[in-house]
Amino acid sequence: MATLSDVARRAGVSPATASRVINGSSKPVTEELRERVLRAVADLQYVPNAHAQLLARSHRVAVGVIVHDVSDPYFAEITRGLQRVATDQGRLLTICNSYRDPDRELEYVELLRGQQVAAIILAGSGYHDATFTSLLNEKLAAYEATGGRVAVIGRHEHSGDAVMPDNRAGGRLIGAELYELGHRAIGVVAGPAVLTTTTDRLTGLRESLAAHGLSLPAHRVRHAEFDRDSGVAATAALLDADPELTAIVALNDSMAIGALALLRSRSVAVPRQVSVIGFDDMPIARDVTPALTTVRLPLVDMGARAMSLALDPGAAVPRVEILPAEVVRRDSTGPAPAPTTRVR
Amino acid sequence: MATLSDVARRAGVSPATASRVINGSSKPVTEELRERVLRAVADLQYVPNAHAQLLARSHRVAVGVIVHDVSDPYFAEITRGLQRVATDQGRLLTICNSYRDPDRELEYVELLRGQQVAAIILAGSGYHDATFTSLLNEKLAAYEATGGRVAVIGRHEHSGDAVMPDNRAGGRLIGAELYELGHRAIGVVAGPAVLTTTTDRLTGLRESLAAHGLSLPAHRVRHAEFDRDSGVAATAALLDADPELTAIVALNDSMAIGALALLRSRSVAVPRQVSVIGFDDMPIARDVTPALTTVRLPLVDMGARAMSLALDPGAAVPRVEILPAEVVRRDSTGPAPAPTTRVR
DNA sequence: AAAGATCAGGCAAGCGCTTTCCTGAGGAGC
DNA sequence: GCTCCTCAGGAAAGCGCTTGCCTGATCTTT
Repeated sequence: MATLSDVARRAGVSPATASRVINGSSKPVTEELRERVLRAVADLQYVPNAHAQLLARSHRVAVGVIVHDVSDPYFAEITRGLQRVATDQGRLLTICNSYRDPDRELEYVELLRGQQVAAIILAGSGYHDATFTSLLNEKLAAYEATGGRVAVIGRHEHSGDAVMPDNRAGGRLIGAELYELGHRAIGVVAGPAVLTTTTDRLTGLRESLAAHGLSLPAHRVRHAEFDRDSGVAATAALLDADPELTAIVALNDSMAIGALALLRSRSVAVPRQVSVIGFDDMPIARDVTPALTTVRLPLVDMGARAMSLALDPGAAVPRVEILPAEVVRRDSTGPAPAPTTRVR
Repeated sequence: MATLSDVARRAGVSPATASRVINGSSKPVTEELRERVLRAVADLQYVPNAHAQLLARSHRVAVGVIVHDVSDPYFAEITRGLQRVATDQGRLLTICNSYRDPDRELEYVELLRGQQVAAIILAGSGYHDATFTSLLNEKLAAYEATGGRVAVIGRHEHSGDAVMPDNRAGGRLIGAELYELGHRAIGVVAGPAVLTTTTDRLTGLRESLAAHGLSLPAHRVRHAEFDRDSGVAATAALLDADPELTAIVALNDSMAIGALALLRSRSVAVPRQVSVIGFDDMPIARDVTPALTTVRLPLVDMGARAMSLALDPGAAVPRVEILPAEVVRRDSTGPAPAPTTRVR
């Protein structure tokens, strides 16, 4: 690999001069030398060693983000927002997939710290796990102590800049919506109980049902992974245990799509017999049949804001931006059926 | 940020010794010193500077991949395969989104070179663009000359290790399938004409139609971006110009989903009036309605193999693995309608 | 008991680059 | 014609780490 000194030698100048023309330093260099250096760079196909540069300037430029899984549309959208702002500001984004493994999350914080990133963004859900949380906070604190910036998306115990989708309000919207449509027997296909995202959404839902005197018994809530196939299984279990249900709430769209698939396979008409409502409004939601009613979260915007917070020199007090959720009505929800038309 | 010397000083040893215990060097260190160092590491929350390490050892460990867009399910799947093998081998994966911009692709090659990656994987489609191609090859050659490994997915002019989905055979399968079903008036919703993926699939389709004496006139092929909304627009244009069509071939699933959406909005029954067939078999294909008939490509496997090739010390001759395509029959295709039931 | 072997630990060079500070040459001013 | 200033270019230190080589101490051998 050609080095700076190779370039300098070939151009007949010192490495200092070569460095200056290559990086467009403010220090003036004669046109002639400049050209000789540029020619040498081209001849040698020289590319600066990024690590050496990073070491020499002590000025961190990259930013790291830890997500559960970028190929999950939820995170794909958030990442798009992060990426946009990062690129605008000439920052490199390193993406780490934790695959919902808390240990891996911790490892990645260290890794990013070692990479000398300027900021770390935590985009996944928080965990209900005190040991993990305190370990994470310790590591983040150590990072922040050395001037690193941290921003989180969603509820984490970390006290600092944060972007918070209003999951709880979203849950409430779902409850209100279904109540209005006359649903009284509601089943919930929930994500892992250990995630704050799950519990927040569930809490909101419970609140609004309670406001109407309805309760949500534990057997009508099934926890599973936040993916399509788990949605299928959980919906099946729910329906088998409780054929009276007239509405299924899935706590994310992937699971809702699973619910739709299961209902179709059992020839249950949606929304005539059972209504289905999702959460997140990922792009595909409008293309399934029936098109999915869901709660929209401004995912791209959440990413963009988190990155802005992370790159903005920290304010004295933590900044918390709460982003609203809203119902998007499509075709998978309808009035609760009259008793005679109920499933079975 | 705490440095190695800080740790060494606190432990009362030389940096050399500290380095040795931290990295588990083969050189023996007394138990007592080892413990002192480890304690200092913990006290200081020391994390080695990855860039300094990389500079000191000259041993590259990261791998870079350039894709069009990870949030596109096609690349998400491929990336999953890449990631799996990379992780198994203890490699870090840097993902770069070119967003189908050739210039950005070139930049990323340089960037990855500067990052000292051990290998570069090109996962996007090739371009029909001689200038770009030769520029790219030049850059890749320069990289390979310094010991870097390169593997490509799909057809590129690069002569080296490659994983090739059999796009052309896939195109032929589509032609055969539709012909069997009696379709004679076929429209194609194609991707950008500049991508080899598009032209290969189209070539295969043309071949099999030609084998049955059918031709595919230019006005029945609409080129657009490889995404859902472009699929909507292209399908609309196709149908407006040619209401006789009984089948729509979309050259990827995103566009096929767009086609389905448009047909639904026009109340055209699929597959009774018009059949739709896609390409790629992304996960969502089975969940749209009607479930999408498509050509399956082993995406995850393609990624895994490409990474294996890239990490395997190069063979003397380029290795090319061709992965087969296969038709997945679902509900969006059916027999061509009798003339009377045709659209309009 | 003396000489050689063995071994833990430290010294220092060097990875490729940036940047401060210095030098020497040319130009301006008297 | 001499001094002083200006300015382009180079020398060298240093970013944080690894590792080959050397040293001094302890152990083995006859």
